[in-house]
Amino acid sequence: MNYWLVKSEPHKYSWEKFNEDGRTFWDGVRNYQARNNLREMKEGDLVLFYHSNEGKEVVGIAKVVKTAYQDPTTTDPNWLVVDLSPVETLKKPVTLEQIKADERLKDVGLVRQGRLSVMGMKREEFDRIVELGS
DNA sequence: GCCAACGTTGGC
DNA sequence: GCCAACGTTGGC
Repeated sequence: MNYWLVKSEPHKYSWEKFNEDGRTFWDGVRNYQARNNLREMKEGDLVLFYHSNEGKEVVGIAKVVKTAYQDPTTTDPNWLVVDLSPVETLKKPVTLEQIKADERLKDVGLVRQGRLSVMGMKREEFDRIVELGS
């Protein structure tokens, strides 16, 4: 089991919309490092959902329901998507500020490599963020 | 809206 | 294969 974090701009695709949909394919990844992360995702892996720009906070937990396949929005074989479903909304969203301030989350990808849109994280980091959000 | 960080592109 | 120019992302 692996743990991940994905970013979305709320005005583009929000957590609320994701919950209405119940399931979505995670498209729009156009960065090789992020793509490689997508490819590593396995069914059942848990994924934190982060709102970038507006909010700047982790709002919920999703899970991988289908492993990587060709991005249906392009014919370019370089790009992949995975299918995700919402699992649970955090009671209290965890802000970037909180994450930066937390000693145990100093090395999290979100802080170290701000621009990456799909990143792996350690189980301890995942658990810590969920703990902060409950 | 600005700017820093960083990935990608293209000329040499 | 190097590196400058350029584009994009995302925090502020």
